Amino acid sequence: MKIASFNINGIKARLPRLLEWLEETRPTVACLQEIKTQDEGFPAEEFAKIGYHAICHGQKSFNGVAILADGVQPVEVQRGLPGDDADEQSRYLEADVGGVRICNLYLPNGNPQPGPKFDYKLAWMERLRVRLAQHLADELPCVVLGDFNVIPHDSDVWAVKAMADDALMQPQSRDAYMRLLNQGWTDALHTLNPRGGLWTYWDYQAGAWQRDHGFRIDHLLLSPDCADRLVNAGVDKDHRGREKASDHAPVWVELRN
DNA sequence: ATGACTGCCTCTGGCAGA
Repeated sequence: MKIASFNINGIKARLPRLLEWLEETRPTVACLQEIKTQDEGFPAEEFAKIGYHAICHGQKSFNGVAILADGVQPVEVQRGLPGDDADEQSRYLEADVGGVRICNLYLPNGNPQPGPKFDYKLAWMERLRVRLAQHLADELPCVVLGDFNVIPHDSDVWAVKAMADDALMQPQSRDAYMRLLNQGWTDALHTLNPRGGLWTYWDYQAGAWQRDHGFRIDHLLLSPDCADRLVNAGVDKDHRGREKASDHAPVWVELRN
């Protein structure tokens, strides 16, 4: 099965490109981030027309995540990240599909840092660590994927200097990401491409795409069971270069059935 | 170089993104 993640930066603006990507690459499961719409505005019928069933955790204007599955209904397990009742941002959705627990996340950006947004990011990562520790303890076959808004290594960014003050690569952000991995998760893209230089995001500004000024912030983490089934992982880079593209490219992992 | 673009809702300019 092929499990993919795509930060689409607005489902209304991106719908034609998104449907095109689904039909061309046909992932078994597709996790979306930054749908930027409420549940009422989610175009479930458009996905149904091409054979995808969906669940959605939306929010007006900002954030918002969804899980699509080819030919089956994703069984919703958790809507919103537990651990803070005051948190109203729609950034987490968890479902079972085909015997695999799918944890779709849109981790807070955290800029500017230092400040309350960075504090929120770090607190959110700690809540995530608690949630995912339980899944490992339960030995769930599990894939945790989405826009992590963390550049894990210096080799994951086109220019370290250009991003040095950014929340995406602060030591605290990286430490929190590594604490997560050290629980026992496998970073699929890093494992298959340890030298780095593989980007998943290119800014709209300053000709970043044309100059290949990108970085890797969209990640696919595999539980030990799923890591044993890892066949391949990659980035659908060409989709970033199309008309009216998202600023992220889709990422995917293929697991043996 | 305090630059650059895009999407959203709409106080069509201000905010957010990364």
